[in-house]
Amino acid sequence: MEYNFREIEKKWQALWKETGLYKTEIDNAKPKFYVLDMFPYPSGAGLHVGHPLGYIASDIYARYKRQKGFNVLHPMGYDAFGLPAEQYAIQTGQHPAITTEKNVNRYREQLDKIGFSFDWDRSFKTCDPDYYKWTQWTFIQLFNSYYCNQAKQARPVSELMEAFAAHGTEGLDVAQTKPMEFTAEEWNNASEKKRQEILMNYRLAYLADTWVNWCPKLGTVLANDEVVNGLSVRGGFPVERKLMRQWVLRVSAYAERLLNGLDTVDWTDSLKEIQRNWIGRSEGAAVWFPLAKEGQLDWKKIYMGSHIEGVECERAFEIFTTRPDTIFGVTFMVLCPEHEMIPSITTPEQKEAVEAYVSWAKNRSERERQAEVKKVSGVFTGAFAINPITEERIPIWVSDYVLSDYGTGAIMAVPAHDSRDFAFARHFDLPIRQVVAPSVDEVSNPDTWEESLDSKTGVCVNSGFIDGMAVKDAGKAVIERIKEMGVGYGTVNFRLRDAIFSRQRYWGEPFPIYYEDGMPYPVPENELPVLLPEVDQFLPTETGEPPLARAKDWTYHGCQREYSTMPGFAGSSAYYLRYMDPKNDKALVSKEADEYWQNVDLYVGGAEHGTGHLIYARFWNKFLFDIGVSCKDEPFRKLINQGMIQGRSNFVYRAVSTNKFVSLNLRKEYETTPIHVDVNIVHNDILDIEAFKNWMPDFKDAEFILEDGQYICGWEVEKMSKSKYNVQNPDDLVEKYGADTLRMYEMFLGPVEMAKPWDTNGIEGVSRFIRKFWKLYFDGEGNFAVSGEEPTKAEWKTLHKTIKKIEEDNERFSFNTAISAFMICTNELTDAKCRKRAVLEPLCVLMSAYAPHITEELWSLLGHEESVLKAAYPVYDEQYMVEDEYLYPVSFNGKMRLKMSFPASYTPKEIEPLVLANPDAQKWLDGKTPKKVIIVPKKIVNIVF
RNA sequence: GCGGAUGUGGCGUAAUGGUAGCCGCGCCAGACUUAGGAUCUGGUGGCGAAAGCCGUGGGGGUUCGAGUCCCCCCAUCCGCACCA
Repeated sequence: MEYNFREIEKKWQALWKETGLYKTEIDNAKPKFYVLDMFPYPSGAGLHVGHPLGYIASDIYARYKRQKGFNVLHPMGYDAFGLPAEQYAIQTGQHPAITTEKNVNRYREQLDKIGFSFDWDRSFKTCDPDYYKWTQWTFIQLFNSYYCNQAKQARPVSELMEAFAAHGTEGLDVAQTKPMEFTAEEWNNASEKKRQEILMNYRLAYLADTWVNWCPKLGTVLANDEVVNGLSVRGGFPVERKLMRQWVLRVSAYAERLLNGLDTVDWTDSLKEIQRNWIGRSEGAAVWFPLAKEGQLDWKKIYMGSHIEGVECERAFEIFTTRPDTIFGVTFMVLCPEHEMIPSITTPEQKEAVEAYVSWAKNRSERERQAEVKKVSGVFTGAFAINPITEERIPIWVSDYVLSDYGTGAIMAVPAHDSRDFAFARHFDLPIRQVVAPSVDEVSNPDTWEESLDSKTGVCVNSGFIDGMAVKDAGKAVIERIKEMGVGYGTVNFRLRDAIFSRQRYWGEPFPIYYEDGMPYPVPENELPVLLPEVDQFLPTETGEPPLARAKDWTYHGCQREYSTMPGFAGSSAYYLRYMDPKNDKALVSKEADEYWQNVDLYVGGAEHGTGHLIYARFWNKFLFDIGVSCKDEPFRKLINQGMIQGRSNFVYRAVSTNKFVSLNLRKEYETTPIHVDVNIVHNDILDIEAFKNWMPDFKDAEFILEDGQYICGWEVEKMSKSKYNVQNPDDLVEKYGADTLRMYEMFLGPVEMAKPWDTNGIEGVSRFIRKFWKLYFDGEGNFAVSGEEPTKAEWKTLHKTIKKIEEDNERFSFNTAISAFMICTNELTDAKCRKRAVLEPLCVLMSAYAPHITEELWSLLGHEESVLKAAYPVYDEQYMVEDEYLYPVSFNGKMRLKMSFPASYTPKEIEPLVLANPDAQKWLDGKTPKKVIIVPKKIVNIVF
């Protein structure tokens, strides 16, 4: 029987579907294992060979774990809300739901051809109302929660209201937008509207006027991770800063837990590091610099008094610094252009200049600002602040090198020890004072410096009470002092920002929110989901409202609803929980399902989600953990980042202004221009000339200058894209070689984690191997002929070392080396003409995780009725791995000289005299006594003399 | 600038501190063929006729022994980037 992969694959795929082989249920008799892939966004282009790479790896692991006795949850779904479908809808008028449905079906078709073991009964799209109901539900829970810094967890807002009623903000330690102070009386007397405004300061999902990334071209606000170099990730359009009222998630409240949680998960160090950098924890101090008033000599007393009584607090600037040890080197202060105190402190003389600068800075696009980072700009306000430690008057400047959304938007400038302050001081001719030096005698005149001294080592100089102290101690001493004085405290700052959660777009989850008296209220939970309404056009209204404002009669009991929709990450943040219990209409996930499946044991996906999805999902899950929905604090226990598959483009070289094409190695002799050529008409870099002539009308009459009768193409690694003609479609490869070959070839390409160019050149080798493997089970006439004969010792050995190797490789996700082991095994068994059941049956089980179709066919030919998936992973036997004899390379002072064999049972003690007695060894020793003899069992003998 | 990773034949890659280059592609030779982009067999790091010598980006070090561990440098890729 010939290996007919087309028939075999079609037959088994149909049978798997029919019998529901991959259906998974809770089974308390078995340990669980949850294998998850990052679900795809179904784009119109379909899958290319890069997509299935991770899916194949996780599928192999999922199948392997099943055979190891685990109850494996291995689901798949679609991240279906998003910009591309909506952009397409704007252009064509076709409803995004229709486009999405079409793309999803195409994805499913492509995925089915590769033979994955997904439990499709658990599948969903994030745009399904049954699913987004729970996205909306979670949003309401966020809205109704605040973050308690003491308990380090989310708590119901109702508790906060009780606390306010009892004692106002007294003793409050919670995550908040701005510090607020009020008494119980003030709270109790406040109107409903006023109370709602106050609560907005604490909710985990809150509405706030925020400086946002506004993309005019897309007509929406974007999160920081959706903007790269001032351009939108989707579409590459410019982004501006804009002050807008937006929904925001208080992700920053979880910064510490998001950081600490990284120590408990099994992710790669590089990805953990990416997240640590993104969260960006900095230790330092907050210090209040009071505004100096004309004629106010006893400023300190006034300021101190003011602060303690909570009156006129705004007359001091709070700054954040990581270098409190340099406080004696402060020579000016800088505010960000957005700072709210600028108008009130600017002197009349400076008013015009400041206003001009502020308006210029605010209107600059993000891209411009980033492009001109090196350029110094700024303006003096005319006002002065007082350094609380030195009591010096320092000028207050405004500059856009101070960011509004980090720290407090105000800094103390220490030009001698910060490169940015240094550049600013030089540009505006402000004083520079050295307060740190490598040692006490290495103080110099900063006027002669070319750059600032940013090092955090050395001693303090010119620094009052910390003079002579080591920098690392001085910081602590300053913090102590400011605490005593009541002008500051030691604190920690995070780079992680709250996430803007509104999108002024159509194709996303509607907010379950309506407005009454200008304040937002959640829709009752029993009225969820709030369905996405129909609109006549997917565009903003004439008045600039988001598309949902076009929906007819879309109100909540006459109240206006929220018109923006949620961002892409909303739907992808808890999808892993929903797979555990996808049909539940009472809860996001039942207690039973959550407690059985816990969290994801293995998550496979690209590292490009490191600062987006993987942060949001962790945040979202920690919140669900706090409110008792999820039983695990971290959603993804182990994470594997599959490397990106790059394209490998082929080129032909056209001699300039001719229709002649010159083969790769002859092109030096001509002046040529390289032209991309479709990789599908090139085999092993040799051009199919006929196919090329037919490829495009232009090349119909092309002439070729060949080498050795062939046209050899050049190649380059580039991004995989249609315009470069280097896209490989998995369907074509399945059609040509079969799914099993594609699966194994993708794994054989190299380590899963490594980025690599797609190159079809090697697929023939894997295809040959699969056919050779098939032939193991058939005789010369092509009849299935597996015998019951007892294998020889060598055959047993081949089998058991393969079982062991595959198990080790599976466990460490080294699928490329595992395939090498399969090839070696197959070659050995072919050479031995071994066609014995005792060997071939277990081998079939090992291979089934990699090549499920061919093994399923062989397994049934072997007489089994159940799927090979249900077979147990074979146990290897150490006794077959012990050699009779070992070859010992003998080295003298590390140089190899001779090789000797010894029975495997010999101990190093027994080997030593035999080696030394060897005549050749004697020759090398030349009468000398060796200093030592090192014998590594089974490996080496090293004689040192 | 900060952080992370990687560097081995013509190519993809492999080597618990122990004979560097397994497995595959490509290439060379041969067999069977009317034919081969089929199949099978053998060879294939470099220099050398050979013995042998040299070889894992470069330079040091630890070790009896280093692709592997440590230090410095170079190159490439990725992430962050005015984060005080």
